[in-house]
Amino acid sequence: MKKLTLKDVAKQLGVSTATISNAFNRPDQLSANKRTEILEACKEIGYTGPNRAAQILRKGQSNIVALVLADSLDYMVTDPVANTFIQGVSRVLRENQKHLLLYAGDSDTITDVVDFVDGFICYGAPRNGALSTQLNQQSKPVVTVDFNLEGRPAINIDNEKASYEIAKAALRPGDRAAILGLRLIDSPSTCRIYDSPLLDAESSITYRRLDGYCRALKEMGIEVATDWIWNLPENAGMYAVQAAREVLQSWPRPDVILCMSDIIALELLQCALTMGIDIPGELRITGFDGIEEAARTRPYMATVCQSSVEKGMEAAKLLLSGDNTSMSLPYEIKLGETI
Amino acid sequence: MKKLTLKDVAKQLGVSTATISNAFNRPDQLSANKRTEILEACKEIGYTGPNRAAQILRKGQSNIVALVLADSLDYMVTDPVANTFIQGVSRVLRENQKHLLLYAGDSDTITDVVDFVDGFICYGAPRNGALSTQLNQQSKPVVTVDFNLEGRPAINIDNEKASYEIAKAALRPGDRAAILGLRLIDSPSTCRIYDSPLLDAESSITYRRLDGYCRALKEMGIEVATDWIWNLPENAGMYAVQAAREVLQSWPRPDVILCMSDIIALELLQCALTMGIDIPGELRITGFDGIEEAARTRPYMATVCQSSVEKGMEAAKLLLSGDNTSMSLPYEIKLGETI
DNA sequence: AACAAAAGGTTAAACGATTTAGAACGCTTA
DNA sequence: TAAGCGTTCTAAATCGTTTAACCTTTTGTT
Repeated sequence: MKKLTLKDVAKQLGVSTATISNAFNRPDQLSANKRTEILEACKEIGYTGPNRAAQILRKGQSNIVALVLADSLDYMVTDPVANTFIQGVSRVLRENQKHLLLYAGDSDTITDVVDFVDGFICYGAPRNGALSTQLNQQSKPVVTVDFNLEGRPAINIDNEKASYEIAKAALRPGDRAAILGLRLIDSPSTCRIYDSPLLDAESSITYRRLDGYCRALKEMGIEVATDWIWNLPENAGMYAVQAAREVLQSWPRPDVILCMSDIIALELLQCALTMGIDIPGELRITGFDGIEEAARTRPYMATVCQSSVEKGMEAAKLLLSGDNTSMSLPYEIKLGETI
Repeated sequence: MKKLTLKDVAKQLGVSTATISNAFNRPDQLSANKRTEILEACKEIGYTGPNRAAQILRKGQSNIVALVLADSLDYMVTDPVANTFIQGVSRVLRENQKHLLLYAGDSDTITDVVDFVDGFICYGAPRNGALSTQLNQQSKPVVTVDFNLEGRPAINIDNEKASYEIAKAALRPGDRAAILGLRLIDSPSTCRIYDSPLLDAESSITYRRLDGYCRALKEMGIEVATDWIWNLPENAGMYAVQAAREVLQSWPRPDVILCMSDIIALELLQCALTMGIDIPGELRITGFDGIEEAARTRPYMATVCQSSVEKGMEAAKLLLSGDNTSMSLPYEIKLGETI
């Protein structure tokens, strides 16, 4: 009871394998009659169509798109931002009969998939730096989101501008300000930056956000000291709690804390409220992303809203179109009640 | 500048293609010397290893596992239970150098992937019923989670028993009880069941939960009327809100509401609190799943805790082991403050 | 010394399709 | 009649590996 192959079918129907193949793939290459005749015969004898594995080899096309997520999948899948992004990607891929391979950005290499996937969507700078290089050196299409890879199309919002704007809205003259940042330096735990060397400052969106904050701070005449900048290795509650405690216990306490994500801002808010700090009276907080939960807190969070679903959809569309032009998506500053 | 093939390399090194192949795949088939010599030469001339697409065809193995999620990916990815499940799966797959293909359970067919994936993990009964049949008819390994497919190994908790226990803990003699159920009948929107025909009652876990509730209700001498059972088409907040409003506005109001998921229970709680109903004084609520958020509410939710991560990990392990034995995982009844 | 077994390699046939070049056919046109 | 053309189909090369079967040489055993 072996599986039928094109050859078997051809023999049974008394035609060449090419004709069967054409019946399935290139209707213009044979008469309509013959085609329906063949397809019906196939259905009858239980041949469901050309073997995909063989097609992949021969055609050099698999209809599989790899979605490279910045961190380990363990972290990413629970992050609501990444989550809705995946949603957007999957929607467009499905509409186009493509498949989605989830790939961890902390993997060692892409050589084990590059031969068979049709392209890559890369969400955030891969934690394993070598991956970026490899992605860029191979020839299949790549679309990057929330970071840049030389010569490859990118989907982004204007992070510098957005950060500048939200910071500007939150700051008052004479403020002490702190920043809770994300992936700015290479450290496995939450800590202040001080003089640590910066991590791929060119391509990272968190650096664009830092740039925006700093521009606003400078304009307000507020000094930016690196010991007032914290760094979180991942966008996860666990690290955020730690950072929140530290910054809130530091003395003198800042008047404003700019957070590079809502996840961070929410934990900070929670922590501050528990400590009995009045928001925004004694402390102002800003987030980033506009996740749903940020709209449900009391007081509700000041943040930069961006549509992750749309990002995902646009990324997928861009990859499938084969276009090479980057794209800047709109965002919205939501003043909220925390500033 | 074409890509190097095994043949090219063989010619350049003056050995047969088989030897190169063996150097990469079967170290025991050639001397250690020759092997390192070959591998080094490969690195030098830039051959990164056998082409994966060709391997897939030839070996009939791709290292890709399809994760079939019950619903459209759009819904699933945001559900925290599904989410952590994916996390568990991905963790084990990565440890074993396997890849994860995300597949929507409302897809039309699996013929477009069955030829190249190594197996399927099926999470929940596919929304498109034909998929189950197709999955069962093909010969690659399948592991089911939270539903059953004849002859295939399944990973589950004892849903009937767990539901019985939590219901038993929540009920008092003489109670009026309502049930907010999930995917019991085929309806696109939230509604009561009445006499609607049941949906694949055999394989669905939500039927096991219903069985458990009913057993507890009967033991307490409480009548179970189908117009006190609501059905939600998906485990999503949107539908839950609707059901919550309806059931809370019905008269006489139930004393206990048994919810088949925490998502439902949380929306119900929220809704009840907004209406000024005292929990658990005027109304008792139970959930199911034990998602993190259920532990953070005030009062915190009575629910059945099960570890989705573990489910995912076990499912992946089971698939990779090739074993054919089903598995029942532990759960824990958490009494909470809502009963 | 004779022979069996192991070690190290090679050859060539799969794996299951796609696709180019061209054959066979029927028809029109000069 | 021969040439020209469009249609429909076939033969054969190709995609890049893996692996069963086979052939030498070396090693081990008695």
